[in-house]
Amino acid sequence: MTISLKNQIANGLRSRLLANEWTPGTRLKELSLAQEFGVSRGPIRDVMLELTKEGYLRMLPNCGVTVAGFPKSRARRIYVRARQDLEALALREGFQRWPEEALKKLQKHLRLFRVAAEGGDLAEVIQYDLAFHRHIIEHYTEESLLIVWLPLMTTLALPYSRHSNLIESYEEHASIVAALERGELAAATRLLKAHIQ
Amino acid sequence: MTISLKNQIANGLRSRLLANEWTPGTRLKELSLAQEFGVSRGPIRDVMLELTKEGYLRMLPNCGVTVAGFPKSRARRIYVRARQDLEALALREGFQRWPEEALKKLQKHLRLFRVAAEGGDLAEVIQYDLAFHRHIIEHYTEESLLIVWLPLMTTLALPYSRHSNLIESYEEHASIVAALERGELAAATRLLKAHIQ
DNA sequence: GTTTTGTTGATTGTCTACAATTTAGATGAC
DNA sequence: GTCATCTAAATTGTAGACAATCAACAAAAC
Repeated sequence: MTISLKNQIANGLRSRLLANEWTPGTRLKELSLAQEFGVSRGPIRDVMLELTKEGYLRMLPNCGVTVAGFPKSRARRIYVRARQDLEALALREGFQRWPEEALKKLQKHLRLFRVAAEGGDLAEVIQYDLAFHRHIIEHYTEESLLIVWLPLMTTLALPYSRHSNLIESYEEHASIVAALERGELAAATRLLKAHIQ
Repeated sequence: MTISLKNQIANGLRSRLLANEWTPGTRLKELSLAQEFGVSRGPIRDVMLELTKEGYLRMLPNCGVTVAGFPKSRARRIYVRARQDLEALALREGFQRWPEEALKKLQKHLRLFRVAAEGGDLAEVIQYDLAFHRHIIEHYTEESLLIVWLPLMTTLALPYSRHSNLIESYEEHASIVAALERGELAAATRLLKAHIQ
């Protein structure tokens, strides 16, 4: 079971975009990226389209794609509440159906998170933070919340860069998992909501 | 100034998908669509990816795309509130900055809406309904709300098919515009929120 | 000196061909 | 008769080439 080429490229770029590798407005050229990843322009075009739809990039016809900024949004409050409610729903319902499976997944991501946080690698921490929350969303299998959640997450990505102390961010995630381990689902949900700001 | 080939195809498919031309689960094949639109598979792939990211289709690696259903979602409440707040924000702010321009645009869409509603064409009504709300969102130019709003709109598309009386739907939109014409922005916002359910 | 126009280079859009994978049907074993 | 395995067709994924479009610069007209 291997992860598809396209997803590998997409994950790599997402992480680098969230870590502000390029300043907003920078133009990304298909050929350059294709050469960098050692593939043809086809898969790169696919990924560009995906990341555009997720809010990372802006695409203009015949003018290529540019890196989108994360301006402080007047809609932020709306987005935060939607994300809080969505993740709370996914955690509550997903955990009631498969508690042991959900816990194992989260614990696994938490371990990776800690290693990254202790290593001090911002891009890696961002990646595992994203993966942690994404797993909560994806674990709720009754319906796909991903389609709305993904662009929400991108738009709210700014605070990642605010975490001067990566360990602090890790501990917030750890306290959520700890509450789940004690079987306190309501407390875990409350912690999760408070964590999303 | 011509609309791009890709967007033409995307718009055509969006309309047909909202009008339930295919039952959920139906597999769409790239080659068939390419022949139908008289293009190669390249542009079709782009459009498939777009519509997948907007929530119209589901895509599985190496297994093609299938038409997504609109199951009654437990997250519906969350989505409805986010859409209400987003459109209310866009209407309020957008109307304060360019009241005359905003009004002209909405009136134009309302006229098209009425013609379609009187003609009784469901697919066309859906298209203009979508365009009406999209213009509210796009008129707020300080930031793009579209990236989050678009998937929200798709996920909430179900009630469109409930409008047994298309005129009824038209009149809800008309009352919003009427309030704006009287300069009652707060009332218009309230009507808009009530309209989104 | 400013504006317009033409040309060149670079980049994206599209097409065709080929490789990899999956699906469906047929064949065989139990 | 049912299940597993294999084979062939169909479909998606990828690559490379060509066409169309855009941006920048230079040259000429006013």
